[in-house]
Amino acid sequence: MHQTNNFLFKSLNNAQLNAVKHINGPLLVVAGAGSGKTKALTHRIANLIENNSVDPHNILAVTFTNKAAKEMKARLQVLLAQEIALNQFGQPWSTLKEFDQNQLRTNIDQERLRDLWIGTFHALFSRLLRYDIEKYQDPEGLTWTRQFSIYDETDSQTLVKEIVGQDMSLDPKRFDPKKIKRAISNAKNQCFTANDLEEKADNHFDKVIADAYRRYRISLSKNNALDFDDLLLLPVFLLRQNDLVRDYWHKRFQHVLVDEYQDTNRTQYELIKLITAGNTEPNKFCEWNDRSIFVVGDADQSIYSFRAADFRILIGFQEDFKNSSNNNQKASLVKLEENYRSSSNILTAANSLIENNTERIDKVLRSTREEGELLKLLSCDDEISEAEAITTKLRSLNNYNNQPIWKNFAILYRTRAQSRVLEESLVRWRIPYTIFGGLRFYDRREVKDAVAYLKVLVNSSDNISLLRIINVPRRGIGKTTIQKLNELSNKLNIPLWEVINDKQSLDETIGRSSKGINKFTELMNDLLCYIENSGPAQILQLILEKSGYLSDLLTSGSEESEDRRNNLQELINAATQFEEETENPDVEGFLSTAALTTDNDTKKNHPNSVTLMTLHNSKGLEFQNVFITGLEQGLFPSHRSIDTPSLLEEERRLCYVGITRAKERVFLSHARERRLWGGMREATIPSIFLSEIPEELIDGELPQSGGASIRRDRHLDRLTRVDRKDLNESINRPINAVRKLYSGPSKGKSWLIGDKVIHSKFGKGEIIHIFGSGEKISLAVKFGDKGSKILDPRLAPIRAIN
DNA sequence: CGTCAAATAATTTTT
DNA sequence: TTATTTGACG
Repeated sequence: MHQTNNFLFKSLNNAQLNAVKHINGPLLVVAGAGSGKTKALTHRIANLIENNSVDPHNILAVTFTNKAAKEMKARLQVLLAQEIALNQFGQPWSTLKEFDQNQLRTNIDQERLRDLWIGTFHALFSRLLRYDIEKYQDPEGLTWTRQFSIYDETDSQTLVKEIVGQDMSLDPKRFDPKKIKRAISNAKNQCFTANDLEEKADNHFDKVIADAYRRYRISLSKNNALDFDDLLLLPVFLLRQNDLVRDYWHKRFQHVLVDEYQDTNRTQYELIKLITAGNTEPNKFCEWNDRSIFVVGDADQSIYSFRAADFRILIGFQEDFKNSSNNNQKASLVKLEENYRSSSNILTAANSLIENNTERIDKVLRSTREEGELLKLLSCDDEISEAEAITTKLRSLNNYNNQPIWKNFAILYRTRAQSRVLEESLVRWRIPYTIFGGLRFYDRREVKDAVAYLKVLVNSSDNISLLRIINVPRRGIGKTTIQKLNELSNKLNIPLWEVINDKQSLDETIGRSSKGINKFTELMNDLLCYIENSGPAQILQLILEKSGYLSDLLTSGSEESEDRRNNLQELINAATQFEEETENPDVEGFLSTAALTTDNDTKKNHPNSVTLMTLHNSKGLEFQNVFITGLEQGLFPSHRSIDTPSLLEEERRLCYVGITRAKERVFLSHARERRLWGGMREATIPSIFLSEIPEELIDGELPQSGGASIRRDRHLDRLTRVDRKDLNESINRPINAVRKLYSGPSKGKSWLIGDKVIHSKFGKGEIIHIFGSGEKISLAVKFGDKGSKILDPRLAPIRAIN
C-alpha cells in the first residue's frame, strides 16, 4: 500500500473508517448530528478513486441541496489536491501558495472530476432528461423535447389554477387549487400516476384530484414543460420502460452515494433502485462486484415529511438491500455516533428529548467534548419581551468583547411570522442581522421576466412564460385580446406562439389590437436570430435592451427601479459565470441552473451578523450559540401537529435539529402570552418539549428586560418535572415510560399520570403526560389503537374510570 | 386597459 | 398584522 492510504485514513475514527473502507455492496451509514458524515462521504469517494481505481465517470453522488453538493465537491477537490501535492510535489498542501492551491484545485476539477456526477436529485436527473427525454414513450401519447422548460412552484400553481378554474370549471372555494396542487405533488412524489389515483379514489374529491392530475400532465406536455416533481418522476418511468436507457445509466453509475437518505421520497427511492439494481429487485440483485450503494442519513433529523419525504425508507434499507444469495443477510450498517460539535450538556438534552420518539433507529450521540454550560430558559411575558430578552442576552454575551462577534449567534423560530418582532428588537439595539430564506433571487419579478424571455426563445410552446412577458414591458395588450388569442389557439389546436406569429390571420381576427402583438413577435423573431450563436449572458443583454425593459427602468428613476436594474445586472453576471464554469454553456443549461438554484447557496459568506432563520433552514448548519424561540404548545409544536402522534414526533425531531446546531450554548425561550395575527392575545402553555429535557440541564434565568420578571422557581411550577431516576428508566422505552406524580389544578378534578379515562370518541385511554399548571393544563392521553392525543380536560369529553 | 381599494387568508419548503 | 388576490371604476 502506498502512503496515500495513511493520509486519507489518518483523521478518521473507527466508525468513519468502516464507512470509508467499505467498497462493494450496499451500506447504510446512520450518521448523527455533527458526527462527520460529509467527511465520511468525501473520504469514501476519494478512497474509491485513489486506492481502488474507480473511474470518477462511474460515480454518482446525490444530495438534496446545492449547498451540500457544492461543499462535497469542494472538499473532494481539496482531498485529492492534498494527495497530489504530497505525491507529486513532495510537499504538504498547506505549504503551497494560495495561487498554486487554487490552480491545482481547478485542474483537478476540470480533469479528474469532470465526469463525476455530484449534485442534487433535481439537477442530476434533469441532466439525464436533457439527454434522454425524447426516448420516453408516454402511455397517454404525451411528448416532451430536450428544450423542455422547468416550471417552478409559482408557474405550476398558475397552471393548476387555470385547469381547475377554466378547464374543469370548478368552484375554487370548494376545490382550492393550492390543495389540489399539493395533492398532485404528493402523488408524484409517491410515484403514483393519474390512473393509480383514479383506481384508489373512493370519494368525489379524490376523483377530482385524479382528473386534475391527468389534465395537468397534458397541459404540461402542451407547454413542453416539467415541474420539479416531474424531474424525478419522468426518469423513473423512462428507466422502467426503456431497457437500453436503463442499462446505460445502470452500467455507468457503479457507485451510488446518497446524502440525507432520511429525506428521500418514494420516487427518489425508485430512482436509486433502478440505477443501482437495474430491473431487478435489490434484494434479488447479486452483481455487487465493482458496484455499491452507500446511503447516509439520520432518521432523527427527518423534518420534511410534509414534502413526502419518508424516513421509513432509511429504516428499511437493510431489509430492502439484503443479500438473498447469502442467508438473506441484512445489508451492512455503520453508526457514526461520536459528536464533534456540541458540549455534552447540549447532547444529553438532545438525546433525552429524542428518546420520547417511538419510530427510530436505536442511536445515542456520544460527546467528545467537555460538559459546558447548562441550557438556559428564558421565560417571558409576551413575544416582545421574548425578543428583548434575546437581544439583552446577545448584548451581555458580547460585552466582554470590544469587537462583538455577532456571527456566532443564531435565532431559530418555527414560523416565519415570528421574525418580525425579533427584527424590531435587533434594529432597536443596532445589532446587525441576516435573515435566511424568503424570496429566491430567481423569483424576483424582473428576474423572472428576463428568464421568461429566454424560456420562450428556447421553447416556444411555453405559454406560461409567453403570457408572462407578452405585455411586459407594456405593449397595450390587454386581457380580452389574450383571451381571444387563447380561444383561437385552442379551437385550431395550434400553439399560441404560432397563432400570434401569423401576421395575416392575426389582422383578420383581432384587427387593430394586433399592433402590440406584432411589436412583440417582431422582437422575438429578431432575438431568435441570435440564439444559435450567442451565450445566455449576451442574449439576456439583448433581451433587456431590445425589449425596452431596461430603458423603462431607467426613465422611472425610482429607488425601486434601481434595485431592479441591479438585480438584472446580477442575472447577467450569473449567466457569465455559468458560461465560464460550464463545459458546454448553452441557454437550456443556464435555464436549468436558474430553475434549480436557490440563493442560499450563492449568498456570500455573511458578514458579522446574527443569523435569523426557521428551524427547518438550520438543518446542516452549526453555531456557537443558538436561541430556540416560541417554545409553546400550538406554536412549537405547531397546532396542526399537536394531536397527531406522528406529526408531533416530527416536531420533536425539529426541536432536536435545533438543539444539535449549537456548539456552546442553547437558549430556550417561551412567552406566556402571544399576539397571534391581528390584535388578539393568547395565553400559552409551555411546550411539551421543555418538559422532556432533564430539569437539571436547564438553568432558568431572569430575563433582564421587557418586564419579564418571572422567577425560575415560579416558572418551573408550570412545567411537568421529570426526575433523573425516572428519566434513566425511561431510556429505551416508549413515550409512556416517563411517569410522575402531578399535583393537579386547585379547582376541579385533579389528574394523575397513569389515570384511566374514557373519551366519547376515542374510547378508553391512559394519561401519559401532563403539562401546564393551574387552570391551564393539558393531558396527553394514549388511546390504544387510536394513538395519543393531547386534550384539554376542561373541554374534552372525558371522564375518569378505574 | 390600468389602477386602487376592499376582501381574504395565515406552518415548515432542500428543488 | 401582513401579503396577496380580486373586482369595481375611471
